[in-house]
Amino acid sequence: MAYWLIKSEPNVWSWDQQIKKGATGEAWTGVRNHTAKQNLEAMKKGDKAFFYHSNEGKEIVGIAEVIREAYPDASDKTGKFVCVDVRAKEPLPRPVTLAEIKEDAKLKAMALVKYSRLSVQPVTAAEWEHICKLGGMKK
DNA sequence: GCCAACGTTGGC
DNA sequence: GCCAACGTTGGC
Repeated sequence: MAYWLIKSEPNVWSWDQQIKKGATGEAWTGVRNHTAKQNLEAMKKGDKAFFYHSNEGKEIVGIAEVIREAYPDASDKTGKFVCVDVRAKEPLPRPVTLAEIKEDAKLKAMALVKYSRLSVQPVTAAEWEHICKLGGMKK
């Protein structure tokens, strides 16, 4: 089981929209960056990912689950990039903001802080658990 | 194959 | 709206 963080601008694709998709999930398309692409390809069915709102909010709002592994992104005409399907798993009782992450000694080394432009990034197990705790998750 | 110019992302 | 970071493009 691996952990990830996926970013979306809420005015393009928000957590609320993701929730409405329910168990069917939604294709996570639009990645046009090779580092992010490699991360997408490394995702396995059942992996969990934090859902982060960039620009507006700048906070982790929920937990998504990978339900389909990497396949060609239909929205990419060049055929080079891939997407995965994700579904909303559960919202965080309390969103964890970027400001909090930056202030937290355990989290300030996160890719989210260091490589702010990367839209799909790995999260370590320690980071995952800590953010869950901050977000008010029971476990 | 190097590197400058340019475009995009995203925080502030 | 500005700017820093970084990826991509194109001339040589």
